[in-house]
Amino acid sequence: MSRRIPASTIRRLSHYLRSLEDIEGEGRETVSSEELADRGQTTAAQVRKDLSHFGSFGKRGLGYRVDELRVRLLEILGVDRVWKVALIGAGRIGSALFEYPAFESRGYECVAIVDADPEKIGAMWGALRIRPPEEIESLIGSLGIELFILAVPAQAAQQITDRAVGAGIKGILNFAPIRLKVPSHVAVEDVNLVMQLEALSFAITQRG
Amino acid sequence: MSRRIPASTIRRLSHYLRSLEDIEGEGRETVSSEELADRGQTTAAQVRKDLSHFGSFGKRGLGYRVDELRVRLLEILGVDRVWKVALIGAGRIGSALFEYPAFESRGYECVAIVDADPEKIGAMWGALRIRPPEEIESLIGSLGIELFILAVPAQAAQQITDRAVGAGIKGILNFAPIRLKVPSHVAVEDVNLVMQLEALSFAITQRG
DNA sequence: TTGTGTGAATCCCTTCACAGCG
DNA sequence: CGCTGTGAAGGGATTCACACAA
Repeated sequence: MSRRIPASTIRRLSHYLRSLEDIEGEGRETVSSEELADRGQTTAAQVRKDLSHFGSFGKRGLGYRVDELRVRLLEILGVDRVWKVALIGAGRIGSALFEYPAFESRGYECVAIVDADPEKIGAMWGALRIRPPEEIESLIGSLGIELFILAVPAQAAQQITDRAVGAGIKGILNFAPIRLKVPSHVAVEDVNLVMQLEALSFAITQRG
Repeated sequence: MSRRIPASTIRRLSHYLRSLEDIEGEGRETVSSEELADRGQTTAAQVRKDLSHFGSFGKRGLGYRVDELRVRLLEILGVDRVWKVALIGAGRIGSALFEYPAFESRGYECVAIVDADPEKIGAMWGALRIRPPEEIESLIGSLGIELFILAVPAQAAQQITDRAVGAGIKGILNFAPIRLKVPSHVAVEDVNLVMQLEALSFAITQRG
């Protein structure tokens, strides 16, 4: 249970979890580090090392029990429970995310939608009414919101973040193309599609 | 122009480019590695090391000329020209991406939209008509498409990828939650929002 | 004097190799 | 015998520190 787990390890743990779900769907009961590695574009030693940071779940000579390891990974990643999420920004990105089925399948539940556009405030998305930004603090407090999905223009992002942090938000999935300033106890993940496109054009350009 | 540039360096180069655009907007003419570092959550030594892989653009005692370095970064990242992009999948994600202004600002031009849904085929999005999947090869050939934005269900993704690769596609921005199999000369970037949410819940869970 | 460019040192992640348990 | 768990080795990225150019 040591601290300081690198981000690359966490990404791999997510992969292992998805692989385990596939394997379980195939009716298998055990799996080796080697098979997990094959499905995740890594090595057997890496799988064992990754898991060893959190305990020893395998049986020597046998491998890992699929259901057992899956449950442990859910716990480790913190997705063995429901996370209350607010969607900030009811534009096109927000709309796409709102209906993204993968979120709910991992226990991320959208309980509030906020937008600054007077024409959108009050409209219903499914069972949720779009709220104005002034209500951010009260929504976080009354609904127990821990995560923000921030899909607003760059110039509004920091201000909203400051208010969310003040109201006790714990993590932000940030779609705005700026680096949010937050205290160290708040987690931020940036989604930056332009950067990923640039990684593609770089890779293609470099090899001629 | 050495080979083997790590992905982390490329991400930082993208940051530097955005910072330079901001700085240029402020009317500044030169910038130091230290200021670039402050804006990008890294260190001055890292900035200099990153840039040194591609040449020496700075002046000792003075710093970097903003416009000069910006142009060099555009070249390095391969965004000093227009990239023809096809959007595969006209669902919610596709719709959000289609209107995402940041793409065009970096020279990524969507020249084709493809969807398998008979109800969508033939519909117009802006000036583009939605095409059926059968036309993938001919669209790539006739329009000079180099990049795919792949926003289709997981079970369709590999098959479409195989056909695109056969028709000469060079890079894929993949939203499907599977690991695409492609030959080594094709670049793939995965967008995986569930994984990023899991990184958030992990970070929050681990610090109690 | 200032701030780059870069070898050297350091740090951290990955891989190796094998002891040891089932 | 098979496969995990792990200390040790290896490799690659970051940081340091300073020579040197403007």
